[in-house]
Order: sequence, then C-alpha cells, then structure tokens
Amino acid sequence: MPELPEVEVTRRALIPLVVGRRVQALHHRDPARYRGTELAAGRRVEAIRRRGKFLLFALSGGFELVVHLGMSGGFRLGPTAHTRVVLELEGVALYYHDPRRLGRFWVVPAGDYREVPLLLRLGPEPFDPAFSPDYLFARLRATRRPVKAVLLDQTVVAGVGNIYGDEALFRARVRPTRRGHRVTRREAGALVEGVRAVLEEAIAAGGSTLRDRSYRRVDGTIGYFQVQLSVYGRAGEPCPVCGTPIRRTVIQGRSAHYCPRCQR
DNA sequence: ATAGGCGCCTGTAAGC
DNA sequence: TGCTTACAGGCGCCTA
Repeated sequence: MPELPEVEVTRRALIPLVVGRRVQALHHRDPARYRGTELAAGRRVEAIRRRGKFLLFALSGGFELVVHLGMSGGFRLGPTAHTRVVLELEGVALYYHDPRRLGRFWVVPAGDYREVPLLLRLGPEPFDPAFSPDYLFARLRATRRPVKAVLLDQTVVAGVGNIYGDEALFRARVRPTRRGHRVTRREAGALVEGVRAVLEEAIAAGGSTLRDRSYRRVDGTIGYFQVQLSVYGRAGEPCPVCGTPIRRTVIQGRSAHYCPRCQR
C-alpha cells in the first residue's frame, strides 16, 4: 500500500485513537516479522511520529514501536481475512492487515535503530529544508543511475515510492530514464518542487487507492488521490497536458510511466 | 558503481 | 471454465 502520503494519513488517523492509551497486549503468531513486541505490553503510547515510510510509536518507559507497512500493510478498526497483528489498547483494538506480509514491526529502546538499518540510513524528509535543489543536484550529479532510481533511493530522500516518483518526474518534466549526472540544476529544483507538491496533494486527498483497492484508510474508506494521477498506471492513455500516449518502461525492475513528449 | 535477478509473500487480472 | 503468467504501493541480497 504505502508511500509517504499513505503512511502520513495513517499516522494522523491513529493519533486520536491511540495516543494516551496503554497497550494491553500485542498478539501475533510471527515473532520473526514482529520483533520484541512483548516489550510493548503495559506501556502508554505517548506520540506517533513518521520518518519516511516508517511509523514510530513512542512508548512510555523509553521504548519505541517501529512499523514499516511494506507493500500491503495497514491498520483497520476491525478484523479482516489478513489480520496479522492485533493491538489491544485500553478501550480500542487495532487490527494490522497485511496480505503480503512484507511489513515489519520492531520494539526497540527509543532511538536505538540498530535492528532497522534502513531507518538509520534514511535521507532527509521531503519537506525538510535539507532536501534542497542544491542537495538533490549534488546527489544526482554524482551518479549515472536513472533519475527515477535516485528518487526511489530512501537514502537520497525519505518516503518517495513508485507512484509519487513517476508523478514528481512528470511535474518536473524530466524523463525517468535520464541519468542522474545529466540532470540540470534547474531540473533538480523542479524535482524538489514536484516531489513536495505531489506528496502534499496526496496527503490532502487521503492517499491513493489504486485499481486493486487494497489501500484503505484506518476507517476503511479509500483515498482519492488516484483521480489526480497523471501518468502512474496510465500506459496508453493520453497525457493530460499534450495528449500523447503515456509510455511504460522498466527501471530497477519496477514499472515507470512517462509522457514521451512532455518529459525529455 | 550499477544493472539485473531473485527472494520474501499473497492476491488479482489478463491472456491463452 | 480453467490454467498459467504477469504484475503489484517495498526492500534486501547476490552476482556479474
């Protein structure tokens, strides 16, 4: 399911349900995927933060529950056919739904992310001033990888995934296959702006629910940003700007969509 | 450094 | 209809 907007929408929905409540128990049958969860029992949830695509639940007593939703994870208010973890809190239960089981939980001492190497290596948040045109330009200039691969690299910027990567490139009018070192300073600036704009709009729309309808908000409703997607999943359809058919290609083993006329 | 492939998992849609 | 294949919002690891 989730890229940064879906994770952020999840975070905002969970705050009023969870913050201030004590965790009574955390049930599951997969200690390899959901690690150290016995450490959460009896602790109060003090805050929920987000870093890239990770959710960070601050627990009383100096612990933290780190959650990564993988491709199909999400929280629901009731059980589903693919409930993998049940979080029992005072007065509420949360059901972690994850058909593909690619999501992971870790309970760790607060801020101790040695078990979550990617979290340690994450690049700047997209809305942080550190994710600046100069910064992105420098990162692009240093590599021959396709620019889309650079945007998907969580150590470059945290939270961009396959959908919003394509959309940001479309807005910046840069073709996803372009090599990093051939991106101009001006284009790097447009990419920073494109990433921020698309993420912001997607958060405001409650995230994107694609054709398979697998992404749902915590209350079970869908997100509406898919109606505003310009290129993602639209191969063969006309570009919303110039009408040229959208093309699909593969970069890093993942589909990439672009307008061959608007994006050079 | 980087591309390509596979693995982790399961579900759904498309193609024959 | 039934079977097979491709593909899916993520990420880590291996080989060349």
